[in-house]
Amino acid sequence: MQSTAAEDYVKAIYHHTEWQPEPVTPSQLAARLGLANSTVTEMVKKLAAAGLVHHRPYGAIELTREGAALAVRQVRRHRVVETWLVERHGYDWDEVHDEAEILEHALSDRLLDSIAASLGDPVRDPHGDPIPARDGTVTRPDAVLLADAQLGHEGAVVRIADDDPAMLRFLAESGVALDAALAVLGQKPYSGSMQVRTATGTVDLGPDVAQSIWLTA
Amino acid sequence: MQSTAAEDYVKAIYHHTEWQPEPVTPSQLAARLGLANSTVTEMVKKLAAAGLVHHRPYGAIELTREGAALAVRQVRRHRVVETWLVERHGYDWDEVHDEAEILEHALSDRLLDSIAASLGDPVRDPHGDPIPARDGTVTRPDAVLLADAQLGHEGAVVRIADDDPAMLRFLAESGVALDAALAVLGQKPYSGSMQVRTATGTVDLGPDVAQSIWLTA
DNA sequence: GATGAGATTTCGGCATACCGAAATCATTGC
DNA sequence: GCAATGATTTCGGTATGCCGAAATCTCATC
Ligand SMILES: [Mn+2]
Ligand SMILES: [Mn+2]
Ligand SMILES: [Mn+2]
Ligand SMILES: [Mn+2]
Repeated sequence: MQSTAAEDYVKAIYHHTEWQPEPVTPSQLAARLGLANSTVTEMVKKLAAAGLVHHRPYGAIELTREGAALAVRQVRRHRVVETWLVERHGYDWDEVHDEAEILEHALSDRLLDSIAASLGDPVRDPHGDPIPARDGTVTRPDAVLLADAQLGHEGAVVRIADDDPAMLRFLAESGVALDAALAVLGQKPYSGSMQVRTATGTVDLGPDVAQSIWLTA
Repeated sequence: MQSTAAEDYVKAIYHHTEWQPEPVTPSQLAARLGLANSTVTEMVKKLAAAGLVHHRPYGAIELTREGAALAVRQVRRHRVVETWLVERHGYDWDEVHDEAEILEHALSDRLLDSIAASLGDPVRDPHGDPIPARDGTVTRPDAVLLADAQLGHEGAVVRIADDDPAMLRFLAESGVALDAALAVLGQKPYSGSMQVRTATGTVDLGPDVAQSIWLTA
């Protein structure tokens, strides 16, 4: 069991617990992978048989040690490719995901490591996500979710969730980029939206966006 | 019909007529692709239904205009990738084939063209095979097969068939590389092997090898 | 402790791409 | 002309990964 499908499943499972640790359900996986629930149930059964996940029927889905290792390897590949596309081929940060999603399955370890080395073995991708090292080590920066930040909090952007290309384009235009300095000016109580100061002005960010940006503590 | 399987089939069909024009049979395709004859028959039927090949039962297999265009595109991708691996990632010319065979299906046109541009839009791959241009134009150099060369013929190596990695390694060690100057010293009548002078000495090359090397006229 | 809503799983089915064995065809030698 | 040979095709079958509909389970609520 080492198919591209298996690689994508363990990556999706890993993704779910990367920034906030909660167990994944089949329907969440199905939504993320764009598949029917029944498909996920069946595949999870196969992954369990292959020793990549723990799963009792109706229970949570969790990676085994082996599954986590495969996921980390795959996350490394994905993020190295994204970084390479931006750094060397002029892609914008909202354009890299789909290409990386395919390429991550097609590169040998040798080639991937050569690409990573040519980039100076980067430790984070264009969205601020940590790139696992060759040996599987992951160093996650301390970060505060913008939605949870205190009023008056000032910090640099450490990470932006890369799920929504349109949001990434909007943020780039609004002066919110990796390492940009932000300050939390205010929260509108019942709207859930936040007023934020950037280098160039102030923006109102809705709750979805506030759930997608992490700042230094 | 645009699967990686279809891409490999049209490429294999194209390959057969690239350096000497003879029609392909299902068994030859099966041998080259490492598949059963029956598999090839079935797939050729599907390719014909998709308009990529002409084929009457028991007849020859030929690419349609559309099939040839797909094949040329695929050949370009394969050879650009091979060149990139050698030029930028330290692969030897006998190591690139398998990696390119997979990668050729996973790169977008945008990325492939960016890679080609970063290499200066090369016109030949590490084995001397012509790299089709973005628009499908192919420029094949004039060349004489070593096996057909006159006694006393002198020329530079223009192309070496890349099918056999072991042979490529042997040739590299024998001083036969792209652009190396060779002279045909003699032919041993009934053995079919040829005596050839390289920059560093003389070598005896068997009939298989003599069928794999092309020289300037 | 029963009930019902919502999630999960099971089940029958489909598409692609492969295989080996059996049937069929084309051609060559007689 | 006819048979035998070797290539080609047909046929039944497999593996993977997907789907929708139906059955089943869990858990919160009463
Ligand atoms: Mn993927
Ligand atoms: Mn990313
Ligand atoms: Mn291929
Ligand atoms: Mn080549």
